[in-house]
Amino acid sequence: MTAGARLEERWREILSVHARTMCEIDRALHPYGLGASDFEVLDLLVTEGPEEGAQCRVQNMVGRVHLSQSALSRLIARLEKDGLVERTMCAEDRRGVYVALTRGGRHLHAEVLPLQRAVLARMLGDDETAPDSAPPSGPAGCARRPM
Amino acid sequence: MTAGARLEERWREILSVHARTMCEIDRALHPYGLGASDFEVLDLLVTEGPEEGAQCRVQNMVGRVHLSQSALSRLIARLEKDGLVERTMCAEDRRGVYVALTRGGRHLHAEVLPLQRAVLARMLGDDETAPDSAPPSGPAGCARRPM
DNA sequence: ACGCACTGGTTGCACGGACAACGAACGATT
DNA sequence: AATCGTTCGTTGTCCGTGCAACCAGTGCGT
Repeated sequence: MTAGARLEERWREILSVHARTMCEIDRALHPYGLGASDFEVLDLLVTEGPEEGAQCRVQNMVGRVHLSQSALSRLIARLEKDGLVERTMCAEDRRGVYVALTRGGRHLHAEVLPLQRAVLARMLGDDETAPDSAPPSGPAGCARRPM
Repeated sequence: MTAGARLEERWREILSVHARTMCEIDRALHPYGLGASDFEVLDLLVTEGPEEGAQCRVQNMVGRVHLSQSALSRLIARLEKDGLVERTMCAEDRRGVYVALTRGGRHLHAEVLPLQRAVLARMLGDDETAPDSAPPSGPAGCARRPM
């Protein structure tokens, strides 16, 4: 048994879990007009910026989400358009941008958080119960279950 | 400590590993004109279809890669354009399509396989060595290291 | 004070992927 | 044999993402 084969196997597993879970999150959040990345950003803002003055600068967020700077920029623009966050320019560094949740954003996050957690629990919640019951329904990815 | 928080943590970890590894594979294979998905398909064809008559039908592949049917169709078209695979229609079921590696495709796969394995070993090769040395350089994702 | 290298964020562009709609072919039913 | 429902694969279309290029702004050196 090659060491490479074991790695390959682990990699396939990661790929599988990632695809399935990601897709389920997307599906669960879609009715709210959110994607997985959107939630990731919202969640970051909630957990990171409860302090008043400590508004997140885009710069700080880039390292914490799995998105390029440009993608994050557009995503924030989208969220702002939907009234979930607000962009304010910061005085100390006038090329920086502060991003803060609006009341609506915070509310929506609170609303969908349980759903995301439920998906997480369902998809990677230690499937000691039934190793091949629901989640591992085939090694497949996302596209299997039509929306 | 919430159970949800533990799940969240696991999820972040998966997200992180996935993004980093995926990106590295892309980077490693890019010089050969391949992406991670392309390799996944090539690899599937190599490991799945060494038998002569047992050519893969697209249908069978869909479940094994993390791609939608349409994406797979286009991807195969791309690979065919590059001369790595060949599409032949099968006689028993005339709406089915057989996909087979060409000699060049097999060769290219053999050529890049070590690279992919190396990335895997580097990224998720049990980082017992240094938990926060290279891979976990920040919780960041892919976009951190410009191409 | 002036330039200079650099950082922070946005935009142009192209690409890959998902969903939906489509045409072709199969299988069953009548 | 003709029809209906279903499956297989491709194609139209939209959207999110990454890279590269771009301005605005900062801090340093001289």
